[in-house]
Amino acid sequence: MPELPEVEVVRAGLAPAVTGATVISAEVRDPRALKRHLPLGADGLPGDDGLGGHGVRLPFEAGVARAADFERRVTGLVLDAPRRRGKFMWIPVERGAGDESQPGSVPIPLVERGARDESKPDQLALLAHLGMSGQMLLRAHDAPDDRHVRIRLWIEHPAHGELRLDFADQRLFGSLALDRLLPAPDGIDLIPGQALHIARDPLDPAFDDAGFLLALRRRGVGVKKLLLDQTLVSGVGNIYADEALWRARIHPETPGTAIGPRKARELLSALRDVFTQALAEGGTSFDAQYVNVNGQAGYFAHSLNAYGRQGAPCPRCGRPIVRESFMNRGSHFCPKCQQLR
DNA sequence: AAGGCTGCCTGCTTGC
DNA sequence: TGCAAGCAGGCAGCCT
Repeated sequence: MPELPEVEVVRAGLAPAVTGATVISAEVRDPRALKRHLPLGADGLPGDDGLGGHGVRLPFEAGVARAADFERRVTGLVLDAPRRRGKFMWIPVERGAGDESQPGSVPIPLVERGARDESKPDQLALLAHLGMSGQMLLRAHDAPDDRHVRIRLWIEHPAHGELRLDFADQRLFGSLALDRLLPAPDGIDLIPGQALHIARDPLDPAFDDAGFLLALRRRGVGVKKLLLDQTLVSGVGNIYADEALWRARIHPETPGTAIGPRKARELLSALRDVFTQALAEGGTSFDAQYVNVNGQAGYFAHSLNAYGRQGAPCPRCGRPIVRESFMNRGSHFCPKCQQLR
């Protein structure tokens, strides 16, 4: 399942092929992959149709409207270099020449609602979240179909020619969207509105170590839960949370308040190590769920010490790794090395 | 306010 | 063999 290393591998893989490319046409095969896409309202401003958000089934008519809106507004856009925050990835876009001449096109809104500089056009981005099983696949324009392709973009790159950018997603927890870029809370850069609440990741040079350690040690809930909280630190999912906790020898249910400053720093360092190593090995693939933009698996699954290894010996002490149900998911840890005190 | 719970979804695995 | 239930889990919105 895509966490920081996997999303970063995909982002880096997309960069050379999409940067500078123009979207020739778009084809939404399943509007459920547009969960995060908010179509333009009757006033011509991006609004909320009040339908089909997270955890809500998208009504048929709303799906048709969203698909049409997305296809129309994405066509003609010129793609910039892909970026990432946590598990969110986006491609800033610009309107291509001649876009306005499209028959029947409604102008893309140029201003943000409220107190913004109304003379300055809004910057938009093609936002992607891979969810559990999302994939961004770069294919030759005439390549055979992959399974579960939900949205297809035909793009034309000045150097690489015509390509297909296919968003495939078996379980539909992921989605694409056209979103607006807004100043991040710390003012350092522009990020999509839907990712404004996402913290920086531990590999981000601007990550606030002190702030994170303070927040971690102030909260009474279990430390694994805190690691999974994307507003504290981003990019961590179930796999890397278990792996970082194993490396730092911390029981997943240890309250944040029970972690000393040294142990907390050790955990952050473990998180960075596991992310860095996984990134170098191309991410974690168990089955066909996670692949890079060429459909290839990563190798980090072979380097896992705790996740998915219940019953197998702990690489440190030899005691069998246990798996406990926690927050509707599995928690894997060594009962000897990671004791709850 | 912080924390807990729910639903979104498909395909594979397990159980009867 | 066939069907049903269970499981995998990120995220946002709701509730307490």
